[in-house]
Amino acid sequence: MTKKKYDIETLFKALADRTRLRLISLMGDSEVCVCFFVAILKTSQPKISRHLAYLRRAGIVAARREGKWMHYRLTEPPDEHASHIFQEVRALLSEHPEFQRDRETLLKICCAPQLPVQLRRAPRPATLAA
Amino acid sequence: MTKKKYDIETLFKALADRTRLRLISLMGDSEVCVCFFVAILKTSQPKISRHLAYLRRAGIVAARREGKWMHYRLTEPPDEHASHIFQEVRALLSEHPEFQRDRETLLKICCAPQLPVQLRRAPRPATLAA
DNA sequence: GAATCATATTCGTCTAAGCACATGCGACTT
DNA sequence: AAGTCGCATGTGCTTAGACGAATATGATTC
Repeated sequence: MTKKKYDIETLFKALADRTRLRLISLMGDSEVCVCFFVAILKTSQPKISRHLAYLRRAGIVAARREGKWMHYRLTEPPDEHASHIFQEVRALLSEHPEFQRDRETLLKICCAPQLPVQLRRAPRPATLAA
Repeated sequence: MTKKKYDIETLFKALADRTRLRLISLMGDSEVCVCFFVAILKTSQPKISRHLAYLRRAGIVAARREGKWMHYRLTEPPDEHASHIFQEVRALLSEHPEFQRDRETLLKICCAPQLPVQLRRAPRPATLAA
């Protein structure tokens, strides 16, 4: 069901930032906890948080709370055309070397026998943890 | 041949503006003269000109001079992934109602027996004129 | 209930970029 | 060569948004 007014422009604005593209790429496979973003992108937590908020306002991510932790995942934008483009973008990010590296880092971190000190008790990404 | 550094980010920045999306949509089929953009989008000539310059810097349009007139056309961005996305965007714009209207206006104007006063001697878009 | 942890938000600053208005430039016309 | 036409660019103003640093919030733990 295509919802109310959603401008493709909104989607492209959301995609027009490298940090946000990296976040999107990391969420490709699964729901990811904020603390992983911070660890992998090696940037400040407020910065990550703001960009996630931006993506949420743009209607392409959703959040779920689990105790102190917040998990973010990709969602379909509420417009048929935007949704199609977004699918393409996700596919391309997954092939793009620059973003692949982040995903490999994510895999390496959360599939390791034990998480690094920072992330002692952090909940691992959903699909990857299984 | 994929050229030097081209960031997908650059492409998305170029797409993150409604006026630019409308311009891209109008160039979908053919090379279009600046004066048509001005007539169809009903906005100031400097504004159009600036957005075209932006698109040129982003590597997705090229210009050709013909006497006093400038013709703009879409080009493939110099990156494989960006190019693919751009194709998708073009396809979607061509289906999107908001942008279809502009294209219909373009058709109506330049296929009419004679051009409006403003555009007396303007060269009609390439493919459409044939 | 106080401390702590994970995340969100506020504040101040800086830069990119949008716009309207005016002007500049190159090419044609006469 | 002077004027005009089509387009580009400079100026000044305004706003969105990116950032770091500090602080607030909400949930857990002790």
